[in-house]
Amino acid sequence: MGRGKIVIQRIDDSTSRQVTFSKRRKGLIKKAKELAILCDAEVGLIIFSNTNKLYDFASSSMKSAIERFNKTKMEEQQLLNPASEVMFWQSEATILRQELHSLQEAHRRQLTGQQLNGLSVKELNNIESQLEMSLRGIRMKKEQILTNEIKELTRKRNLVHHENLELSRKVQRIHQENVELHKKAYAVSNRNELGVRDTSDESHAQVRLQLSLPEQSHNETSSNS
Amino acid sequence: MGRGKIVIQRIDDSTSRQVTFSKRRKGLIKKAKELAILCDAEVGLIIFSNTNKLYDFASSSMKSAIERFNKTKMEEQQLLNPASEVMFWQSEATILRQELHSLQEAHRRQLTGQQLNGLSVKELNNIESQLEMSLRGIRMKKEQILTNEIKELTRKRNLVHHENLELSRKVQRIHQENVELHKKAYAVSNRNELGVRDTSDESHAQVRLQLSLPEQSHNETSSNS
DNA sequence: ACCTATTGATAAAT
DNA sequence: TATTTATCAATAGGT
Repeated sequence: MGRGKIVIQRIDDSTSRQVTFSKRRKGLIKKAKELAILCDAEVGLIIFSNTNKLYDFASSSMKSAIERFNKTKMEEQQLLNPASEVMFWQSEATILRQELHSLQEAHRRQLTGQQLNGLSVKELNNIESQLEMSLRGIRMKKEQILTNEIKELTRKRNLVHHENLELSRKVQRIHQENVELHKKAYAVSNRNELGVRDTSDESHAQVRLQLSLPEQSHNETSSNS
Repeated sequence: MGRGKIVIQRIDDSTSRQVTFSKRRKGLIKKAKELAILCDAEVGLIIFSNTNKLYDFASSSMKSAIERFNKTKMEEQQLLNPASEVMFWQSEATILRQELHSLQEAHRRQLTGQQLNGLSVKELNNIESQLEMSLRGIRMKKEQILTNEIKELTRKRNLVHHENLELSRKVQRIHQENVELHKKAYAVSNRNELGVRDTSDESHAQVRLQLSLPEQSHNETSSNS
């Protein structure tokens, strides 16, 4: 249909190619429309020129056409090869995941400096709670270790405290002996005119003060490591 | 182009419609092919008959055409309405996430009873590491609290230990006084025939034994809380 | 972008 | 569904 016949092969002349593209593209889209209307068909047509410009037509919507196409193709695939069904789903999931990832990346880049809005947080929470289950094991282990450390330290602290009390008792006991010896020494020195300094009151007071400290060690005071 | 002109509207007669569909579909696909070859264009054509049968043509592959279409449309959207860009990406992400989720669900159902294969774990790890970043804040806070508790307990333990040492020194000091008083008392009793029991060796040994305990409290022994 | 000779597509009949 | 054929539509090449 034209002044002369043409062979169907790439048109070398750039200008001719462009002209032919315009004419035929228009014709193709017109015929696609006509087919959709005349025959009650769903048609989707995508055309990219060699200059990367997009022209498209869809009788309902391209989204609908593509989804229906994918659905149909999937079903075909399923019927064709049910054994490799899993592999098919895997590859589909991988593709979707990649798209999802790039979308999230782009989104994140766009949100730079902006606060994370409620929707994103909500969506993340869903995945987060799923993953938290996985992470819980590790966290529990970690916490258990730390808790054990605390327990152990508490135990040692109590041990030391106990020793402290024992020593305090010993101090008292020795002090008691001291006092009694002192009395004897005093009685003897009185009889023999010997001058002995009485330190019992002072040392007794100091011991009582020290004994009370271990019980008060929960309070904040100066520290030494 | 035919024995008579026709108006472009749905063909009521089912048979005619089917016939026309066959002819025009063939013609449309032929012209799509020609356009792709002549003009070096990427063409994708999807046709669903009113009986839900799929016919399609793609110069390279439908996958390629659809992806290129989506990419181009996204870019157009971006240029068209940069203000609602974020919302666009969000809705796209939501759609993909839903698709991804349903795919994963289907996949999981198919894998019921089978072990989670390496790929799934690997894929989960990617998301997991992303979420770990979010969770890290909480975990760090928690650990910090526990660490502070440990530190505090350590501090108190040292405090008690220190007091313990102080008491030990006091025991020694008092013991020293005790010994000296004892010597005096002994000297006096010798001179005055008084019987005084000498307990210095025994008490001295006990004090030295108790003093060594605080330093050894790291070893595992019985506990009391 | 328009023109138009010519080819290609297809409606209707078989 | 395929073939035929008369007719119309699309378009190649020129302006």
